[in-house]
Amino acid sequence: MATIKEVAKYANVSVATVSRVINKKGYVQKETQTKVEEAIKALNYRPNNVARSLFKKQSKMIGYIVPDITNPFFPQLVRAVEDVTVAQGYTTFLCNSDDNLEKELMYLNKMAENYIDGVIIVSNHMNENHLANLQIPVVALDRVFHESIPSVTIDNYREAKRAVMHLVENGCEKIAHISGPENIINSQLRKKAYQDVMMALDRPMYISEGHYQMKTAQEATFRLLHEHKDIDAIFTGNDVMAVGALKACTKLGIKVPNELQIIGFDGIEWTETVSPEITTIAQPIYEMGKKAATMLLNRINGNEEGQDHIVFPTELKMRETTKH
Amino acid sequence: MATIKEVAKYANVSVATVSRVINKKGYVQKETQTKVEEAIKALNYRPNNVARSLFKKQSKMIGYIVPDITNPFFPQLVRAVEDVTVAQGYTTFLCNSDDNLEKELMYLNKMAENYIDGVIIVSNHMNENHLANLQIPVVALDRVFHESIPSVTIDNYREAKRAVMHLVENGCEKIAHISGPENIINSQLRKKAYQDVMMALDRPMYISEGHYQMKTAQEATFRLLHEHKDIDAIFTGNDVMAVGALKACTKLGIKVPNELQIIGFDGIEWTETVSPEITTIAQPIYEMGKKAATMLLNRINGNEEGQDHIVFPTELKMRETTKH
DNA sequence: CTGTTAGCGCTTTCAT
DNA sequence: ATGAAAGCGCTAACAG
Repeated sequence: MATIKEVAKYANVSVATVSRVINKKGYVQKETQTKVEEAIKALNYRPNNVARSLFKKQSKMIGYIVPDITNPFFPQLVRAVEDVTVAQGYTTFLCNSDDNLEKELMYLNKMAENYIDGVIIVSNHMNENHLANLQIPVVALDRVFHESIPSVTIDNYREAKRAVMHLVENGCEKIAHISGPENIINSQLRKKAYQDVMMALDRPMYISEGHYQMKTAQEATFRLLHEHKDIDAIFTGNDVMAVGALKACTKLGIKVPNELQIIGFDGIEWTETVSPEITTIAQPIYEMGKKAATMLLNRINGNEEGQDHIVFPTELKMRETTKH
Repeated sequence: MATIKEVAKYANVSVATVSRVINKKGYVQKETQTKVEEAIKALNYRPNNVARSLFKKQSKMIGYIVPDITNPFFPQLVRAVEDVTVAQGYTTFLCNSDDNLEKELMYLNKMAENYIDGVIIVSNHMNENHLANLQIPVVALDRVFHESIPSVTIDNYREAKRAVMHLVENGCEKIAHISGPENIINSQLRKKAYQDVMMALDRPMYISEGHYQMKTAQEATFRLLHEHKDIDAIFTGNDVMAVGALKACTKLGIKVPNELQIIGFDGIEWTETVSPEITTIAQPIYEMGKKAATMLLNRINGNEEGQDHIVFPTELKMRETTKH
């Protein structure tokens, strides 16, 4: 790799001049510019971003921490973020936290050590204290950390209510819920929405924990249907579990949606790969990622309009596991 | 962020000494070491990796280029790579190329500019010439670029033959193939395997292009079954398309596997989310990622045992879309 | 318009 | 065992 010095020597100018032409900053005569450009080409020179970062204390890189890249919810988010940041000359850095606070903190440190310009975080454990020492702009995705940290979310409670109400309006009488992990706030909100609706309508509740996973949800469904054969609808805390519930029904020979209706939550692609396709509350995943990235870039560039807490609307995708 | 200088001043030693203790390199008295450690703690100091990279010309970061992170094949790979590299103190850098050579090259450049220590590439377009100027160690995943570039792959041709033979052994007579894109070598190999087996057995061929996508494969299946009602088996070029084929059958009311058998290729999770679960040729995705990462790390550390071309065996996962 | 120079934060000889 | 100093490649005053 050629350095700026070598280019300067080759073009018979100073390094400052070379710097000026590569950054298109400051005056430089047409003629010398051409000379420099030729030198750059001849030497196949590319500016070294490490040296640049060291000086500028910023790297043109943005980080991205997610709990589990194998969760089909995330790739789309990642994609969205990449699409907007790359367009502005940033490179993204993806990290997997295993939903583990220590790893999240470790990565945050690594990022700080590398002058990462900003970071988007999806985390179930982080709060504002963890971010306090950090100098880096952050935006929270999928969950609110604290008033002071901008976020992009949906209203889990309200939208979950909508899911349950869809079942109610479809005439379901015995509605069950497969819930997500206890320690994940969004999963709790969705559960609470179910409980509140059932309570208000004076309906019986049937809840079983499915850990946000397909297999576990399948087992939870078996248990539920074994104990209560008259259950005629299931609201699952996410789409992955809806797939599990559907599989359970298929295995038990229960006709969906005629004998039992299912509605999921999230809007991931899995809902469209299975038959029947799963009705779900779809988050505008791509849009949310885009918005988060835009807000982050705004904060990085000092525009304070990156301070908000954006709550996106969802869309009820009526598909084949519920009647219309 | 505190710097090494501040730590030195605080501890009343030189920066050299501080450097020695943070790197555990060179002699330093127990006593001074303690002093320095206390200073580090007091100032909450973390070494700046950018400065370090600039000097060492390496960053402890490794890059990862994939065509499309939303393809369910990749997250697992990413995970595997992360698992081994993080354990060795590396941070990984994920990039999405959109299966587009220009973007791949752009990222490669960015990586070089950041003193990335090595890169794992999954690409359908890259060849050794693109990598020639690059000083960075590379390992190719999923495809062989060139003899000189270490790779981790499977034998697409042989394993695809195995898939087709499974159908033949199951008594299928009219076997169709939904093929992947023309310009992807692996997809061509899988198609050729199908053709060669059919040729050898003197069977008729039914081929339709499914572009590696679910929707397209579904349509391809409709076309195929419309024209040839007696098709009793389909081998698809990947699992995503197997899901599409299965959906088509479900919609047409064709019983799988009784009236028609399906076998996919890859071993992604989707094959287990649908009902019936799809029989497939499973690549040891996680293992392949791990191996690639290990080879890369070896090359980075100058161990020449990172030079090989590893071909992994696959596993025929007999599930519910074929008879046993 | 162009060149000289200090310094970003760190590591590593080379002295002592 | 420790410190002084050069330098990694770049940018941005500051001179001229």
